[in-house]
Amino acid sequence: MLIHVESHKQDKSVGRIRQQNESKIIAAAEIEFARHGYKGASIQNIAERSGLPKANIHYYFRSKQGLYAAVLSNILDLWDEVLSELDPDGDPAQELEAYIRAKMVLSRDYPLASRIFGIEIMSGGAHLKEYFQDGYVDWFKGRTAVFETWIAQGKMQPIDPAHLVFLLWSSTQHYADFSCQIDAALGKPQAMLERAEFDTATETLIHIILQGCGIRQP
Amino acid sequence: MLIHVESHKQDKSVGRIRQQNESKIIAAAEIEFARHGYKGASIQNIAERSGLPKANIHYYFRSKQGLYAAVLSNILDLWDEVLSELDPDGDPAQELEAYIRAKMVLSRDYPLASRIFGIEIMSGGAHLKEYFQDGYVDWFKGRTAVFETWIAQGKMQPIDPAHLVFLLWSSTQHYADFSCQIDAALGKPQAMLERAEFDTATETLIHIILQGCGIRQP
DNA sequence: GTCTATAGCCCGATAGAC
DNA sequence: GTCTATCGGGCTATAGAC
Repeated sequence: MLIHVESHKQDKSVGRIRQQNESKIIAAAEIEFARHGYKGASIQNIAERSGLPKANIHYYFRSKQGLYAAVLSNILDLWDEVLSELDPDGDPAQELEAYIRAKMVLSRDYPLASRIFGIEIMSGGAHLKEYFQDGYVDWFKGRTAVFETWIAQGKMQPIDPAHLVFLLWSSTQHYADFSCQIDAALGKPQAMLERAEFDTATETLIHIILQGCGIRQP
Repeated sequence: MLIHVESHKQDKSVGRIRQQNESKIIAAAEIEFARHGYKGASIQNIAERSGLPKANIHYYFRSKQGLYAAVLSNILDLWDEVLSELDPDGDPAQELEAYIRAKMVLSRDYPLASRIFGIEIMSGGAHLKEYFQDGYVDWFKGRTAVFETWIAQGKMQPIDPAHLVFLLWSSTQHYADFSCQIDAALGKPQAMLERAEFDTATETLIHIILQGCGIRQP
């Protein structure tokens, strides 16, 4: 409403700065929330990391909760955007392989998103209560329905669809969430897994899961 | 040294109380650390939950770090104790199946341990630096060696052993770590997964992984 | 819109009476 | 060994000058 009164010039300029600052804050917040969880993260550190004064964070996002909600919302949007649904009429082998590849790319390119979500769930998911409301059961049924179709058509063995979905999630997210343990186990000097290692992981998962479901023969 | 001067009666009594209180504190700390991570947990809440005054926690454990180290150490001891190594001379199918069952029982019976460790790793594992020192690479090589033996003997397909181990870890721990998401997806009213659901999950994982490695035929 | 200054609270840790 | 009382510091959030 108020914005309508202001000139276009001001709108653009102000909007641009706002968007830039909000992005800076969100980027800094993702690092802090991924490192310390919701309660452990501090607005002070987020402010220092973003290069903005502490009070500006309260100006752009009403509160710590508001900032965290924005970060979580970004993560859910990213996943909805990137992960397309499996096509019941498609070839199971191709569909599953493409899904595993897409999830592994997400783990490689957006590890912070995966970790923030993971820590939130492990901590009890108190901030995702709404997200996990009744609609979630139906959404999940949509995820498993594809496999029931394929099983009914004899395209794969009668694997429990829900637990297959959990396996797809857990095995792929592991490479984002537990990367510091993986690095330690493989003796990588620091931080991120090499691209080649990620590719090996992807191919290994595709092999075991597809063959394990009887979709590909040995 | 000082203890030797005191009477046996005092020793026993004091030792018993100390052990009881330490157990109470550790139990309360596990709940708080699993819910808020290291930085987010507060000694105050741990004290209230344990029914002891705040200062006693500093008396029994020197500091917050000391208490957290004790909790983490308990978790690592539990896993060393329960998870026996795979026998290279044993039957791969039986050995792998037994391992998956053992890890799923741990996820079911000690979900807090799994979550505390998981949150610590996801947060960067700063408090496990020593644990992940050079010895860890060798320990991990010991884990993967069994599979290399089996592959050389033609008992299983040439699966990358390291990524197979990661799959075993991720798929089983998921049921402890992400239980609140699993409950939401399956429409369980609250908290813990039913025993029957856990059994279904275990059998599904055994089926997919063993068949996926070419250890069991379809 | 931006930023300084500060209120009010909870934190980890300790001193010291019992 | 136990527990109260308290210190110093960092926290979220806001008031108000610019």
